[in-house]
Amino acid sequence: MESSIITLAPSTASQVYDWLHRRVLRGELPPGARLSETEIATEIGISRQPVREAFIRLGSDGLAEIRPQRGTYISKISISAVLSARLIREAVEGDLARLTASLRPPQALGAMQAEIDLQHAADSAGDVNGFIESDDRFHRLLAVAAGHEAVWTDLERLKSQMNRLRHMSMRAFDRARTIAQHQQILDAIRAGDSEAAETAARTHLHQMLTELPQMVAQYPEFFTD
Amino acid sequence: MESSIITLAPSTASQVYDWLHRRVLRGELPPGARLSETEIATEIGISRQPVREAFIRLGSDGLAEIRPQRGTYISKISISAVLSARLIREAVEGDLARLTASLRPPQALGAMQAEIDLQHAADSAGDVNGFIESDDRFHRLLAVAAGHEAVWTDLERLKSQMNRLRHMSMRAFDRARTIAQHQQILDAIRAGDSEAAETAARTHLHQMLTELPQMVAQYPEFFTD
DNA sequence: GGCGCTTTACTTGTATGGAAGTATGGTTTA
DNA sequence: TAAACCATACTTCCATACAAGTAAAGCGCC
Repeated sequence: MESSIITLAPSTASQVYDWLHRRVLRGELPPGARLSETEIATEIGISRQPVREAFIRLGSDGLAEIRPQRGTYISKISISAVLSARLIREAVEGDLARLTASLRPPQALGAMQAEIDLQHAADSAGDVNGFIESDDRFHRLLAVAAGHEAVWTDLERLKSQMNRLRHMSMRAFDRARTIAQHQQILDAIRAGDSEAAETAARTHLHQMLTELPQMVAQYPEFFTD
Repeated sequence: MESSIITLAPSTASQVYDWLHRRVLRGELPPGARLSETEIATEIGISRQPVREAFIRLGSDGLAEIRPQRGTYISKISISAVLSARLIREAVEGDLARLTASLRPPQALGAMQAEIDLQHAADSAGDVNGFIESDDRFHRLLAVAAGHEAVWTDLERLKSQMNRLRHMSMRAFDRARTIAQHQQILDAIRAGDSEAAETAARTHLHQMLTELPQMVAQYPEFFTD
């Protein structure tokens, strides 16, 4: 709110946290992987304390599990947590789509269309990371368009569990279907059809996890519950 | 999942965190209050390190704000965050009520009625803390009854912002209204009326914040946004 | 009187040493 | 052979010292 002018150098602990957080969400650190304070500390040439504090923050996010005197491990993907995230996002984003269809703010809708165009490009280029990042922005814009940008802050926490999964399962077919569904949502909103917008949003979020059973079967050691 | 048999003594840092967390939610540590690592550490006779780690976890919860080299403060209540929490809970618990009305699991519904009875008792006794705790359990039971207990884990984070507010504003009138609305929700579920159950749940959650403007006017220094 | 520098007393951030607990592999013992 | 014991090498946890930055009070100067 106030100090957006000056940018102070982020602390060592924050940098380590950001680094680990990004690697976990991208699947570079797979579920079950072991982390070591001393190992990471010596690797990047700092003391154990900042690394330890980064672990604590990862633990609060539910992305790491600290077992006292035993070790720290990347959390496995909780199936029930993923399903809960889906249920919550279906309910909330369904409401947001309905709201947006009755408001139809021109600027936000244009930004959403721009993201869909970006998704076409990222899909053709095979840029999975870029695609998922644009996907995130699209859903965030839905909250903005509904006049509840702050809602996205809370949904983002839920997305992290789902994103780990999507980095594993995102294939060409899914990307094409995702883009088509995004367009469906936006078209319904543009038409001012609240009912259709809610249904499209709910359908989209529900089908996002159709591959979950296959992923569990293929990589059982990455999941729990 | 596995080690529920043996209970290991919680670490010093966890105990400090639990203590602070509880005090913040109850309003004993008001928004804007200043925290000091050294002060708390010497007060309870430990070193700064565990206290510091408790601060970090409070920061992840959004309940404290750590300003580097300046100090740590209890977060003010973000109005937009509270409104977001309400929107999310309306959408999600509306769906949960609808689901429960179609399932009608007898055991869970009995437990919900028992909580309502407890709320009557706590109300008569003027036990505000006990009332709010029973209120929490009632809403948690709604998730359990719908077969999605894990959803409550996520909703609990959102509740913390709202609970700080409720500890400030909870008066006799609100408690009576709350109990009546809980009963409405449960009755609609028992009747198997999904539509009425969803409406009752949404109405209840929406009206939970009717006193927000008054609270902001009365204690402006506790709020932000 | 009022502006500006300096000192001083704070704050959190990082490094390091040791304490306590855990797991593993080798050794001893029956 | 097999089971119990023990040494050892880990892990996270806590305490302590110091570093780096902030803020405010005090003092000198104009």
